[in-house]
Amino acid sequence: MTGAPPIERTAGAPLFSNNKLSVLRKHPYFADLEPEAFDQLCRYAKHITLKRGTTIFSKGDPGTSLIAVISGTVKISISSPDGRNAILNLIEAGEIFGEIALLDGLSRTADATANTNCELFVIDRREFIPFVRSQPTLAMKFIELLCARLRWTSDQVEQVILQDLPGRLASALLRLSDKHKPQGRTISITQQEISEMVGMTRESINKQLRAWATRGWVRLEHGAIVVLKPESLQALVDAGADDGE
Amino acid sequence: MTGAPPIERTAGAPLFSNNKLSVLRKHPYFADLEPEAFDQLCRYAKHITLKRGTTIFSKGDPGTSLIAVISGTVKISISSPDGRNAILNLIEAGEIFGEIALLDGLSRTADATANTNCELFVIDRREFIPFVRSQPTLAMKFIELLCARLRWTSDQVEQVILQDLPGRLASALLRLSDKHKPQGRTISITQQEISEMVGMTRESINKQLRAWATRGWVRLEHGAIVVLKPESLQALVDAGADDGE
DNA sequence: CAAAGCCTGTGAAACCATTCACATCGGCCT
DNA sequence: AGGCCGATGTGAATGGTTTCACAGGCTTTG
Repeated sequence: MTGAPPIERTAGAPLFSNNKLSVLRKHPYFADLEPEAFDQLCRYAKHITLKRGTTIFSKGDPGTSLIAVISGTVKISISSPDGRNAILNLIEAGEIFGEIALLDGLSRTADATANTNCELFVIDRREFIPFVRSQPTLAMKFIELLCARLRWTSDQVEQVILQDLPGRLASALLRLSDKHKPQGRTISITQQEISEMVGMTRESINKQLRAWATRGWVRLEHGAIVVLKPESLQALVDAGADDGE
Repeated sequence: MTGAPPIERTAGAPLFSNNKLSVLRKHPYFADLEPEAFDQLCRYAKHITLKRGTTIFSKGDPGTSLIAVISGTVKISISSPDGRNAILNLIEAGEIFGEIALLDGLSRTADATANTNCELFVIDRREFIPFVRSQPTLAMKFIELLCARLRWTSDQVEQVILQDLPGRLASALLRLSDKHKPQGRTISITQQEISEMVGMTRESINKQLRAWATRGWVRLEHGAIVVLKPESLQALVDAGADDGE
């Protein structure tokens, strides 16, 4: 091993247009990476486009690649034998996913499907691992990424185990509206999807949302929710079990 | 595993007795680390002993250290404002914890308390980070560790969201008995503790365990549970919601 | 060795989320 | 426009968990 990866893609071949790369470049994980390292990273990538609903990988698959989202969103979910399924995360443009199986070489821990039409970069494990080894900065980046994921996931466990329905729903809404901050406080998501993120039925979610809507905390639109009083929701989360009545 | 690992302690400062170090040395995370690297790692460590019930750190603390358990077990948990609390993990001798806050420099994500009397090594962040940067092998080890943690935590989310009480309890028992494999299939844990790991009340847990006991799947002892038919429990988990009746 | 204190074992009632069964409302496609 | 389909809005019945209230058991400790 050791030494620079012997991939000679060099000469000419600008694989992707710069504006597409820039989406990734802007992301915190890559922003302060040296230009050559980033450049080399891109050489390992394949560019693909998918239609909404396409399966990217399934839980248990060998999983030998890291995937970056250029446009669209990807749904990370799991499902139980009896048909119930749960959404663990929604990956947006500029983010990456699939890093666990890439890094430890084991099987995928969840399903990934295109939640909208989307463009992806796919980076293969074979050439990638030696590259990470040779780039301490990149390795540290991945350590940070994994820590962030761990915090996100721990948070989820915490919410699910010790909050009741209103609490869980409130914190899900807050996390989502944080992510979409640039678009104002409008969250584009169906109630069905939220219910799967929170682990409760659509009906229950609907009733709770409706209760908050009459109280003026949120406004409900088609396939979207507008958070009007994040403070109230936050207070509810902090207070523990209590529906804020 | 009889013979003591031949640790070459190059002249000067033998910080800790070899038999204590060997507990760590045997653990997968350190087993194939170069002797000098491991040695240097130990120089950063402080050795402390704690009595059962002592708080090691609390959620939200600055968190600038990595901790290795030499003997005893440490409980990683969180609690909600209304008094409920949940056990996320039990760390045993030879394992390490607190790596998230160490690696990303942010606050602790949970509480840690001594679940029994225990001995710990504490490694400080200040000297540690540059060391990790300079040791690609160690960095890769941490990446593996983080991936393993992520898998563990994702599993927990999965169980909690899409399994019912019997399913959750069954998979908790299986995970625990896996960990304690050397001790046979006896799990030393109170029903109160399991209930907090699984996120349900002690009473419900007790009733389910008792039902399985009459069926011969487990045997209940004082402060311990013996898994007699792991296959049956596993089948129940795989089958999804269903109490195995 | 006796009291105190944590663990275990159980039953009845209260509660909350699910399930099921519809009705309505928007978009989107032809 | 007409029609379909996915998303939303509700109500009643069902069922699983929690709560509450105790009773033994085993261990530890003064």
